[in-house]
Amino acid sequence: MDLILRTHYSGDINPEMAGSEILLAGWAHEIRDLGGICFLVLRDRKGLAQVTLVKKIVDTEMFKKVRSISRESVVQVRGEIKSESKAPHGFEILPKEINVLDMAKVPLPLDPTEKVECELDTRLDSRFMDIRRPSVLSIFEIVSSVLHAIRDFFYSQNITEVFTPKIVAAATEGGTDLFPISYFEKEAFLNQSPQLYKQMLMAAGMDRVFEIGPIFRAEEHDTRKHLNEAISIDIEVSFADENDVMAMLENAIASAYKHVKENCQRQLEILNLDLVVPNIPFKKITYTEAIELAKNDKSVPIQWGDDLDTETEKFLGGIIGEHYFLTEWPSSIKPYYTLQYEDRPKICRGFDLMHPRMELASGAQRVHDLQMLTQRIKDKGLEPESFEFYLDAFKYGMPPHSGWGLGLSRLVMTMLDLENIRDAVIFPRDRRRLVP
RNA sequence: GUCCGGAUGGUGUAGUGGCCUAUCAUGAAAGCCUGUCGAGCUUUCGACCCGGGUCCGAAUCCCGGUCCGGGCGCCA
Repeated sequence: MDLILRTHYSGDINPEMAGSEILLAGWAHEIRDLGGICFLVLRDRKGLAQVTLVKKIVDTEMFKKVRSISRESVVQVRGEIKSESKAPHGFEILPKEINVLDMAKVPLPLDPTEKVECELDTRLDSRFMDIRRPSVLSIFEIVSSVLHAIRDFFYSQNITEVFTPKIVAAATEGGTDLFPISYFEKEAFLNQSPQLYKQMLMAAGMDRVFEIGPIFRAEEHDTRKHLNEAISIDIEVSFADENDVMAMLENAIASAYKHVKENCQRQLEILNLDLVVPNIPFKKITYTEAIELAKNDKSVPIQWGDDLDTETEKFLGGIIGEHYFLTEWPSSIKPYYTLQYEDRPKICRGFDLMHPRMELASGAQRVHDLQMLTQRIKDKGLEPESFEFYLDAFKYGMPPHSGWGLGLSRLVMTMLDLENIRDAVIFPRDRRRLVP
């Protein structure tokens, strides 16, 4: 679609286009006034373009106007491309017309040219300005590319995209860590996972579904890898076991890396990253093996049946050094809907996908037998009555099924080696931040 | 939640009892400059989180608060 205010982006221009007249629109990234010559660097989402004004040649009014433009003002430039070895990227724009569409106030809340460092908190307070910084914009363009790749992968596997409700009734999964909201005359909650709804769609015969959407967790955690609102990439597949969906998961991850490497070269360059596509299949390590490994190292002993603490996660990540699956977890620390091994009920067919830095996804072969599921709910100290809408779906023919949920921002964070998950979310929601 | 650390111009920082009329960079304002590309040069502007206390004297020490960062916990 052609837009009236722009014919090209900065990044689309090359010296071979010399002589053609174009229309650029963007922000005044920098204005360098050397006296007899003045450079206006225009920035748009694809890069920078130098607009060169020679005092003797251009209109006096235009020269004066450019010198008075404040940084980050929105400008539109009509001009001719000139091949010029002295200019960045070998070209410059000789302007015929410059319009200031909106003048930016001074001072700026942070420096979009990235010359001066800025703390994350300051950046998040002025996120709109922060995203003008090319490296920050690159991250979010890569997030989009990851989603594109994963959606493509799902569609190639004939998986149907669905949406499930984010506003749910009380006590669906215990209730302690859900955000309560007011819903007309009723109390409601923000859903912490599409889990139960995905499973109900297996009973509906949708066969394989995926959902990419927000999840909400009311835990008061305060770390660099947790948020209270996150985007979860979830799938559920009928007539599949945990190994089938683990294969889908590693393929989804690998295709995301590949797609980013092939389609986001400019962004990766800005971020100074040499992306390495992980090899699949990923290693599989059982929980029991992991505990044995950790026992050799740990100062504080870890016991079979404990959930893995941060120290153990880091230790395992350090010795394994790449993505891996943790399988065969104790049934006691996995949710009620995780299927136990028939011959060894102490362990179950749940798995976690780990990156050396942190957990990225978890999934399982699900319980599809109503009686067993009801018992498991009771065993976990929960009330089957609260799950009636869910359990009903298991009464009239539920196929065996498996699935997983993957944290989008954690995937991006580990892919791009970001220090804080907030760097991978445009407007993050954490224990303290509700604005912007 | 808990432990540790921190809060200084718009932004990022130096300064741990008097040498602070507070450092440096960036920025902003004015001026010089025809090839900058983190341009350069000259002049100027702009800050000690809030409240209480100790002291002749507090950005600096103490107490309380607020906010921020890091570790851990929590994360069916």
